[in-house]
Amino acid sequence: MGATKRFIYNQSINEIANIAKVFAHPARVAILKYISEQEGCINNDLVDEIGLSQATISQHLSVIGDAGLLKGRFEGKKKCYCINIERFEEFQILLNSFFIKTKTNCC
Amino acid sequence: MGATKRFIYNQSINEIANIAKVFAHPARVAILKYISEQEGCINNDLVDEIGLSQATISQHLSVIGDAGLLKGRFEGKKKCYCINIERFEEFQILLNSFFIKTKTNCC
DNA sequence: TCGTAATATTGCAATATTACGATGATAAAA
DNA sequence: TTTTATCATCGTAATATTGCAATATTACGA
Repeated sequence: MGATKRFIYNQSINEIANIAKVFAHPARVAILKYISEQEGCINNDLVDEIGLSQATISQHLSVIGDAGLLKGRFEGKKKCYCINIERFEEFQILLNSFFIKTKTNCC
Repeated sequence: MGATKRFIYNQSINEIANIAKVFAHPARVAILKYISEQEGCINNDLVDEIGLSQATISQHLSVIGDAGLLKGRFEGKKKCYCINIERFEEFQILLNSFFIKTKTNCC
């Protein structure tokens, strides 16, 4: 009890939910917004900008990264993040098709 | 500690996160999909269809409903749900603009 | 090699979410 | 009136998420 029963849903439904989950925390939305506005980006900027601890920002970054939305490369000791546009667009399209399909079928 | 610090983000960021949260559970995605495919809908159909308990389905329905995505009316003892298309489209547009804005600013 | 800055990881406490049984309310059917 | 069906709510257990301090790791410059 308590855990999401992923196995009872089909793959495309789980996919939508997983995508949505990335955007379901304001810190992650703020991080994506901020990264998109910069030329690359470093963690410490985000700490100052957003106001969460470095550990917490790093954690959120890894959630975004695990979803495939980040390209990160080290420039010296700083890490420059960049949004993986291909993946980001994939998310956009998948979500949007869900909306369109749902609307079309609707009463 | 532990709770999301909503107050440190601006309104539009929280709005995106709140919208995403509705779709961030596969049961809610499945419910929306199913409702959209029916002429109205009742809870027990969803219980059979999805395979969660009636209480759990009802809980998810209220999350979707609190977000403003449902129009529900009773027909006798059955409750007929319908998606609130206006609100649903609003969500679609808000999410999509977030994607577009983020992409545009991106490196 | 040492010191330091940037980032990642770990461990833990606080809080939120998910799921379900039990209970209650309501309305049709018997 | 009693029964049955539908749905919401409450209480609670299991699990997940969030956030941070402490600690590691990594990479650079002196």
